[in-house]
Amino acid sequence: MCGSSQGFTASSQCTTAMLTPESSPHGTGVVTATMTETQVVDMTSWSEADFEERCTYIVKDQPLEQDSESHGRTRAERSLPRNLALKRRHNSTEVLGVTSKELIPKGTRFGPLVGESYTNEILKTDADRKYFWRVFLEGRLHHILDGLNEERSNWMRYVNPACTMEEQNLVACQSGLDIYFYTIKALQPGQELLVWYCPEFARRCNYPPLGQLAIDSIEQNQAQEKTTGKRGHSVSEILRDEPPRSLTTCPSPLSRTNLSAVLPLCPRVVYPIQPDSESIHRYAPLPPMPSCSPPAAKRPALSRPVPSILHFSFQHGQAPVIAKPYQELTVPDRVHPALRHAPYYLPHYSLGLNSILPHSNPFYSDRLKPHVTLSSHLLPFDSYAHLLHPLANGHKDLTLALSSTKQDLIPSPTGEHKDNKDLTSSRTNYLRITSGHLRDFKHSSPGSVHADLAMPATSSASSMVTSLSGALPSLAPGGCSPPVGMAASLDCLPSKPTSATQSNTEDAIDLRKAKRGGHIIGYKTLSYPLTRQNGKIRYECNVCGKVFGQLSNLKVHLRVHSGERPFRCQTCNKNFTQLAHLQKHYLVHTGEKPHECKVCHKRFSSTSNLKTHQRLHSGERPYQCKLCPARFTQFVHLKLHKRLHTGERPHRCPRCPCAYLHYCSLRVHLQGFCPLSPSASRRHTAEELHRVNSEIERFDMSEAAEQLEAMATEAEMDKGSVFDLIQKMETHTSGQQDGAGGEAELRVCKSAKDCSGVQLHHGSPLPLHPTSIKLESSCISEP
DNA sequence: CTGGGGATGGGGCCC
DNA sequence: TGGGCCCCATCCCCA
Repeated sequence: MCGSSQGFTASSQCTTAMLTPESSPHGTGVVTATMTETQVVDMTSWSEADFEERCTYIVKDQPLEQDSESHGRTRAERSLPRNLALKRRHNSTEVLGVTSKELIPKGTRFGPLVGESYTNEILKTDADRKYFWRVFLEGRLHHILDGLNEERSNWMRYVNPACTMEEQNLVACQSGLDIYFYTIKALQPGQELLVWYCPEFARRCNYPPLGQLAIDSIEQNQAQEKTTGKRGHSVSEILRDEPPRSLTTCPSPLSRTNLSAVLPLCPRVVYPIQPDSESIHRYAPLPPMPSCSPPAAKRPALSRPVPSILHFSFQHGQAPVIAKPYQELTVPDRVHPALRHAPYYLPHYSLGLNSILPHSNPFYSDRLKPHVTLSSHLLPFDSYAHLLHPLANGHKDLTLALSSTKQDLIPSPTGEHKDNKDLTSSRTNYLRITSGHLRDFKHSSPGSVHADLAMPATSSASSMVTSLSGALPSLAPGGCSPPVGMAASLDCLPSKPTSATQSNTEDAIDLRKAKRGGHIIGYKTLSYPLTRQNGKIRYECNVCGKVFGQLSNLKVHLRVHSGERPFRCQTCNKNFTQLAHLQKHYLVHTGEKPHECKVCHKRFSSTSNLKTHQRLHSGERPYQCKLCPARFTQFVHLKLHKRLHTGERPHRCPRCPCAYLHYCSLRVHLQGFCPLSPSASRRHTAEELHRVNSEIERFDMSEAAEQLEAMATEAEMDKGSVFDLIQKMETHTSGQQDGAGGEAELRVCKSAKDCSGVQLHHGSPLPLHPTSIKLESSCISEP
């Protein structure tokens, strides 16, 4: 969406996402996008926090290399992650958009957005606002992040806006002071990245729902065309008191003034018309500000008028609109209809501030107002035109150039790149750069700094480290936004740049991010669901649902399901899932017993056995029978002991001879599993009932039943929970046959949050609470 | 039947 | 990320 050629139109109904900058002390713009798509997981309702918490793939920018090794590419181009490619105009270096080189999973985060940071004090009157992103802090505009300058921004500026909800695959979210793009769909190889704001982001900007905007825009335009034959609105109309109907639908009432707030800062809306270059780069007569004006864009395409391929009939009294003849065919399908006619997505016209200033924003109301021009606000949209153009003209052989490290990727006509594995050098450069940035931007975004720290020494293709916004404290105001008197230069670079530069861009596609101790971890191409809990990433086994705190644990665990036993004993050919197990096993052959009892000096091969043994000396007998004073040092002994207590099942089934120690077991039995119940016999075969009842009995004997009963007592276990239990049992028992030693069991989890109370656990013993004393509720005879 | 020990599996945590 | 270490739990065997 930040693509140089595209912009978001406030009315484009694209995705529901809208761009709203959240303020970040240092001028990093954060864009949040809402997802409109619903795949397996509906992310449309996700908040920015949800994205931050739940999206776990992280793709960082490619580390920036030395200027001498930039191969003529702009900083923005060089920052492109290697799993992305730039779509260029045929026979031109002009960037039209960003595409994916490979499959990029849903929930991947790109960013943060890098750009120059402006405060209202230093904003030029006629600044090109094509790539403006507003960053808010506590509901107020904090600064503007400008991606106009390709040498001061990153690749995200090239991302085009989505024009329909269907095509949207990215949402822009503000996280902390940064703007990130999250994939809400899996990106297929070659697919273009198309972004839009998330609703939350939009709300901050007082944007109406994007979809609503677009719909209204369409309707309005259609109606208008019917009545007046005129398409779109004139600028004057827009500036007048009556805001376009689409804008009036904004959740929060949009006055004519805040109408301007909506339009101008929608980055990269389809805007074919370029503003008068002469009218820009004029500083607003604001209080003396450090000149942080971005250097002239390297690519003239950014500022030069771009032939419009869109049909925009804008009228403006100031800057002449260079609207090209309407060419129906030139309008890509991906351009949302709303954008084709929406008058709001005007090119950069110099407008009175009144029309475009986000008056709702205190920052604008007083300072920017007199200097802001609509054109600049809308500039982002103009950039879209150049992207559309080639497409419209059927240029299919777009050159894809990948940003890369210095030696890494060299733009080639074929779009291929020389894959240079040596990222170390680039990394070094990156670090050097970042260190400089760190010096200059002590207040740069935490994420950036974080990224530096977390960056792995080597950037293997499959791993990368990313910074997580929020990991570090918020920057002090002005961190990136040059404080007054601060020279405008690199110092003005927002933290984003550092992030981009420092971030180790790799093939992020399958990479998974992980966080450890607040630091970001690398991520891999694993297709396991990731969640976050208390800020920590949890890796969930997609087979059994077990959750792990570390990816390595999950990977080891997966061997349980795959049956993989990569560690083989060369002596007896026994295979093990873990090397440590093999090593322990090998002691069997060597006879080594490294663990010695300090009391009797008896030696053991394992610590656990030693510990068990030591209970003999300490007298500790943690496993206590609930029905008698018997205590045991080992749980297995207690289990055997249970058998001695027969006839201790107070909860008897009125229909059949089944009896249980726990009431909850009886209830489970009675609700569908009593062999003498007509309903049960209709629903289950005798074999199934026998198996299930065996499991119920087994469960009844376990501590799990004890715990469940305790839970039921506390929470008055209702029928629903019992049904859940039954359901689980039914599902579980019907879904898998008990293998050898693989009896399904009812497992009670400590936390209902963890496993919803009770679940069948297949193949492993009941998870007993690590209580020092384990009480045996009762004993039953073995079935 | 109880009690002790061996061997193994699995997971957490740290580096 | 993977190795190493530790811990817990279980099954089995045997006295």
